Amino acid sequence: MCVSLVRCLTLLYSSLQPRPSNRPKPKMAASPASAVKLSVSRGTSGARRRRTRCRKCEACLRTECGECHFCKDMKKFGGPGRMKQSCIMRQCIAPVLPHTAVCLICGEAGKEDTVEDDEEKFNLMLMECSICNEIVHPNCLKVKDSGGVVNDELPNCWECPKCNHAGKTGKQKRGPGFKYASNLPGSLLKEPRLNRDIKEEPDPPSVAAASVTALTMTSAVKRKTEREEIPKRKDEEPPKKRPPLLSLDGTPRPRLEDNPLRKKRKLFDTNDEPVVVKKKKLSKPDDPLTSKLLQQIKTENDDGDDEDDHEDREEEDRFPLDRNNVNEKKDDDEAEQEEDDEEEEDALTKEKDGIIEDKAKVLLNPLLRTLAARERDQSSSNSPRAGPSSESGDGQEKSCGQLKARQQRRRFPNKELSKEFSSEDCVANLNRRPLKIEDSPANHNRRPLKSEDSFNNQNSKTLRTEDATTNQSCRWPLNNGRGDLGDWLHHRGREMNGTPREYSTLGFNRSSPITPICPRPIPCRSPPKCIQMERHVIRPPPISPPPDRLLLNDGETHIMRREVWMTVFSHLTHRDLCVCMRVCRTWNRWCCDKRLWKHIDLNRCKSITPPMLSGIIRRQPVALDLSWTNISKKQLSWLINRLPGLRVLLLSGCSWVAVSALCTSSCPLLRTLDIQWVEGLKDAQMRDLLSPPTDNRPGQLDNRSKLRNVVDLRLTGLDITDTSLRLIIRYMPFLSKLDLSYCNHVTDQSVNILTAAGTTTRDSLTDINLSVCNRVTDQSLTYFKRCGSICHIDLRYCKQVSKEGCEQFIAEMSVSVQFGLTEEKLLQKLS
DNA sequence: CTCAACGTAGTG
DNA sequence: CACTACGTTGAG
Ligand SMILES: [Zn+2]
Ligand SMILES: [Zn+2]
Ligand SMILES: [Zn+2]
Ligand SMILES: [Zn+2]
Repeated sequence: MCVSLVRCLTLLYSSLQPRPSNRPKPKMAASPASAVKLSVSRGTSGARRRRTRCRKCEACLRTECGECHFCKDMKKFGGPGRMKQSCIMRQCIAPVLPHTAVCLICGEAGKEDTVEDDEEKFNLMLMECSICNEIVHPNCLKVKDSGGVVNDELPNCWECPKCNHAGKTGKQKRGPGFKYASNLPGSLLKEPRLNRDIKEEPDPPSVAAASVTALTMTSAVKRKTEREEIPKRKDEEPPKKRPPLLSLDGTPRPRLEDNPLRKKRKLFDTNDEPVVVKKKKLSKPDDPLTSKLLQQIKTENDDGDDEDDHEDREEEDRFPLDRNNVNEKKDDDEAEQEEDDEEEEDALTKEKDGIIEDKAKVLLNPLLRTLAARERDQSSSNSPRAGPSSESGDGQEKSCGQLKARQQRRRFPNKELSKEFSSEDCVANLNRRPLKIEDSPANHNRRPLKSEDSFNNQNSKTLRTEDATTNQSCRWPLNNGRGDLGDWLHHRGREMNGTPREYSTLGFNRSSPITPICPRPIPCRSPPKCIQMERHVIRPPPISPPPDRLLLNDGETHIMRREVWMTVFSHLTHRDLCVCMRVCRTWNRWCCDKRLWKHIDLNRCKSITPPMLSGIIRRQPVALDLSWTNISKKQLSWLINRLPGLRVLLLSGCSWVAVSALCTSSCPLLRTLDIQWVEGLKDAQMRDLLSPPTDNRPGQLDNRSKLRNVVDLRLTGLDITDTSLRLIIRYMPFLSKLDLSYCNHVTDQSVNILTAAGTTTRDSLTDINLSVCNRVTDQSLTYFKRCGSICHIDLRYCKQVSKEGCEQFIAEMSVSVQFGLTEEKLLQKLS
């Protein structure tokens, strides 16, 4: 109290002080009144300590991007320095209590480092109540009664037993340490409500409480009900069976929100939905969700809650941040860290525990059992860490008890999710889309669209079966993003089986002009709602290095070292990797290796959920295929801003609204951009996309486009004219591959522009695709003779291009370079 | 002390 | 509600 009083006084005092009159604007941020308010609001419980960056997470370790909204404001980047906000790319994922924080009761700092046992650690660490703001050692609380509800979203954050009992929701207050979307630059969040696309998501009700996230107890009645239900289900059936959770919600509609991740992250949830689980209750048996913490941390008694706890475990992840740190500090229990990954994976694969296991066995029989057994043990012990992945449950699952837990966990949230993910939907989507043309690099040339679709369909169907059995999606909700990815992968997984097809997808999707007349593909925009991603917190990957060897039950380590395993894993499809991730913590950890996820393919994934997004972020892919998805602008902005290393981005068939995220978010290393068949993308939009940021600030003249490093640009099916081509030439000096197939406005003049003297494209162009461009004639071929590096000219299905013209081109070029006709009107340089 | 940036008052 | 601005806290 004293402290708070002092603070109030301080505030008052300061507010009364005359202000420096520097500010350009007379606005007063803090008026005396406001100061008072502040103190009052905090009054009951004392002021909340401001959190500070952890300095360890991926975000904290980054350098300032220099391009985001806040960076631009910084003086060092030429801005006025008024906003004083952290670079968006560096927004800490796990803000910690200040080092100076001490226990309100004993006055001492956190002492978790002094013990090894997780439970002990928990009792000795400082926990900040998101409701009353008090910071205490759980051990110092007299009443250990019911225990508090741990918020895994934030390190050292819970709802203390007092508040918990009092039934306070704490909703009103925003949880500590979280920035709301409002803190982010508008560009990130805004979605222009333009046309059609917009609707993607009904705005979610504000999520008022970030802090709430998990509350088990929270006031929300809904949640409670849900919870109750959930537990039952869990108990009753193994995850698989559950029918789509939808029923539970009562809301049949598939919301994005539903995604598995949700549990943990309320952030995303917009609606009231019962996100329930973010937090883990420590000791309440009631909650089905009770988080892992209980088990792991078990501050109090695990006993009663076991079942619930298990479910909750998934949550471990959330908590994880702290845990991880702890672990790191320690020796690192391999297992714990691994959990994170596992969790994610779980999300992907969870549901099917049984199935998964089987699969895993199939894949790797020999080792599994032992390993699995072993790891389970390990994992169980570790629990308290806060893993980056929220899915938490996975790791724990390993142990026997955990297994149960998994099953239980899975259930709840997912209902909706399951639907969304259901393969059915996917299939439906696929069918709708007429054209998609992705070819594998090999196909480069074109392959009939249909084939792919059918392919996908098949896959999805297969998947479906699984789902039906397992209801994966349902469970997943809890999982972290990875889980999401997993789900999606599972669905379409079959596709990949065995083959690295993904790569192909990413590789070149050159559209194939199979049917010259093809109508523009209809993008399938699913109705999904977006989620408020801003609030989504992504847990950083475990800091400690992954274990080098598998620990066997007998205490020995497996002969194969990690790198050897990695070689094996590198031959698996993403789907199978997700399966493997469920085997044990170690595998979980290994399978999440970035090297295995350089390319993430969500092509045609019906709905992109927040969990998926976070799963993507965690894997930091180099290539990302979001073609034909209904991703929203907000989501894409969020992603791009967190994928600084992204080099390949495929957005075919997405809406312009979504694609416009590229106008505001920078993707410095982007080399390949696929925006084929983007509805509404015309010259004006191309201008927005290519034009350098209009920077009003003096001194920061940057005439370079954000897309200046693009080498491979795919514009199939866009209604763009020479106006856009001029911009492309101007702003993409390294452009090597350009796909303008199905661009009806492209003419010989366009080619003339592209190959004109003085343009960089003239010499940088190696591949040009003008197939099905009916206005292009033999004249264009003469222009191409000016290109110094041209290797591949695709003029197939160009009605006005003659075979003779091509032959003449070959003849004339033969002096310097040998060209051949790979196919009719398809000129290829012969090496 | 300086620098970063948290969290919210205030604005439109 | 989205967004700006800024006092103030926290790290070093
Ligand atoms: Zn920045
Ligand atoms: Zn951090
Ligand atoms: Zn204490
Ligand atoms: Zn409290």
